[in-house]
Amino acid sequence: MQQRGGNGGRVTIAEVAERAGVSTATVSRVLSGRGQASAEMRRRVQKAADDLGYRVNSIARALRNSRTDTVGMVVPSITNPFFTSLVESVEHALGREGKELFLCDAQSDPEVEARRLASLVARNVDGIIVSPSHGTASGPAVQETADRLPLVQLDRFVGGTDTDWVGVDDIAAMRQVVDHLHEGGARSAAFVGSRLTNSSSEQRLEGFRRRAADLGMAVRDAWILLDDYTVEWGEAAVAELAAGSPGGPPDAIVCADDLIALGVTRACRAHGIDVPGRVQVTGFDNIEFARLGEPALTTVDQPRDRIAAEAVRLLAAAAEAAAGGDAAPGSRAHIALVPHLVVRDSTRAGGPR
Amino acid sequence: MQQRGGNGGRVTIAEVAERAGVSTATVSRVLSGRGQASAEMRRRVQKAADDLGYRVNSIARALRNSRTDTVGMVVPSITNPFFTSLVESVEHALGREGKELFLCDAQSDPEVEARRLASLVARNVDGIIVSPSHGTASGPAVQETADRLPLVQLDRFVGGTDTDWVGVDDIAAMRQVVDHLHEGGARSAAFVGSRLTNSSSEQRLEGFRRRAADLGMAVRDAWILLDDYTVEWGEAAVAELAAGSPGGPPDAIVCADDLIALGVTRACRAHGIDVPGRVQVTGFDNIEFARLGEPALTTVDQPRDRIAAEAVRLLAAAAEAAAGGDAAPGSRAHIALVPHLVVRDSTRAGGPR
DNA sequence: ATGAAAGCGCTAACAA
DNA sequence: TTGTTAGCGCTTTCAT
Repeated sequence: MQQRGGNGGRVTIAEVAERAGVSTATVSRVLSGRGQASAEMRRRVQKAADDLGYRVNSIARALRNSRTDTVGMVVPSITNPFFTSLVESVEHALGREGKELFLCDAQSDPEVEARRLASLVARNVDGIIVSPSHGTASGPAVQETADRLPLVQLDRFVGGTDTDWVGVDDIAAMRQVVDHLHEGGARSAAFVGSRLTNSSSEQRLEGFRRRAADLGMAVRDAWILLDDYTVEWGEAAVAELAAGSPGGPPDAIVCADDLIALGVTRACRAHGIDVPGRVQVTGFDNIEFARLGEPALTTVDQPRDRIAAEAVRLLAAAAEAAAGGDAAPGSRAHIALVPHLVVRDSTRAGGPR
Repeated sequence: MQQRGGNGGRVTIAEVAERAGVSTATVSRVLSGRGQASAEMRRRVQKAADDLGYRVNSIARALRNSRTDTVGMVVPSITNPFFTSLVESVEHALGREGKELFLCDAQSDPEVEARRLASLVARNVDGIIVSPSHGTASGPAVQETADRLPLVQLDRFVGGTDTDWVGVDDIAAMRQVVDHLHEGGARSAAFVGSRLTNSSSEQRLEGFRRRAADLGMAVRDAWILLDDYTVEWGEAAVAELAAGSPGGPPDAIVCADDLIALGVTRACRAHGIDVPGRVQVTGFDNIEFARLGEPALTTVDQPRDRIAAEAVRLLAAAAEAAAGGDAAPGSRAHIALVPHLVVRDSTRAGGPR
């Protein structure tokens, strides 16, 4: 119908103004609900806008306001169920503030990640939530972005950066895991994780080692297996473990995430290793599929909603500080929430039977 | 450092121009790579930009160009692995065109979906890819959006709309499924799907019914169970099936997606029903977890990359047509790709044994 | 209460 | 080749 400019025929505020016989200023005031306007004006403007099918052009609005009401989020992989559920939580938390989410997938590649971050900056998002792909390589891009915009790191934390962070206390979590396994009778244990390229992995291994040592559990070097956060790696690790353990496998296999644990339990089944009878297995994250494993996985539940809420809160605070003209970066917050253990069937709850 | 306006201290093209001692037009030409500029100019401008840490403000650029190089995508649920992998495919296809993806989750709710679509329009995305949440309720919002922007429906199709569509031929897919089960010895079958609120569900049931009838397989009304695309529903359905089948369960259970099938196989295990010995089970989509079922699922593999590529192609074509000033909507394309069966362990390949 | 007008940062005619 | 300038659609002083 309305054909104008290179605009694809979109109705502008000027057209609404003309039809209503008022100025563009009045239309803006009425439609954005700011400022005063008589009831009569409101009615007329509203009608004209409805008749024309007017929709605000948020690009123009963003340029004028230098605010987009949009938060960018970058995750290592959108196909990892843990991150998708985290995204969901963040989206809900943002929705409560009337903000929207611009989601980017970094494909677990720091270079792609850097491009995504740059693009989010160019788009003037109000803030950025990022779960860095790599424990060191992600550093420069993350820091550079944080220098320009409010930014909070989620779940994982990159070395060499100075930004807000929200995640779980991996050390405390692993302590619960190892204690539980020990109660279930485990006196030796293996750890299957990802290469130490991100903080989660490092911290979880560290927490595992520390508590296992405390309890005097046997942990051989050959039982620390690091590669990838994938089901395939979990499966392969069991083969390595079986091959590399002359005296038989350890009593327990602690996995750095649920995908790995799912692979581990699957391979155990294939190798005829009874879980939890012969070997106890634990995961981490409590993704939806964790309960679907055979047996259902004992794992660590991450308080996603809480993590998301805290992140959004920090972002809002940072935005406010920036708007207040605080050139100096305020102090940073590192918020570690303590997750809880979800006991299912892949461990021997309540001691040996 | 640079503090200016309400801009958060971002460097503008004017500042770069000043530092380089040239006009803003020259800076624009150099940095966007369009138009001519001497080597000397390019050097000077580039240096000034680098020194200042200039980054283009894509909001301003978008307002000027009325193009954002961004495509919006709306999926029913970001936690459904099928959609996330579809998103990944779309992102890759878009990346090849230098475009980015703005992803929205409709939470399987047509109202949320309508809001997302409106927001994408407001943001001036160049086009929209949507997998509608509901077979009828999604109609008005989708059509209204399609009237304003290039839009293609993916996977699912809403009744009462006139837009491009790319997906799979569900009828042909189901034919393959039923044939395979029949070869495996099945003479009766149940169907577990979602309430008939979307085209996939409808089509798949229709395809199932038709082929089962062709082959003379028994299909009782009590064996058509419709609720949700969830694992939980798959589990519940088995209980209903067991309770409601005096003469014993059917020889096969055809599921409308892999999540349901995963629930079904799990419940069968719990009920001591051997799969595929007593009952054969099939899924649909071939999500990553399909092979992790116990037994691994026979399912229908959707050609995601192909679907994504076609969608992006259609969008580009529509954008071009729109730019060419074609006010009249061109003819619509409905592209149905034929998926192929992936045979794993939940069915009896090659006839009864 | 309403309107006129400036300007957010960028690009593309058009001039020089 | 380079510069001047208008203007994308919106919001917001500042007058009236």
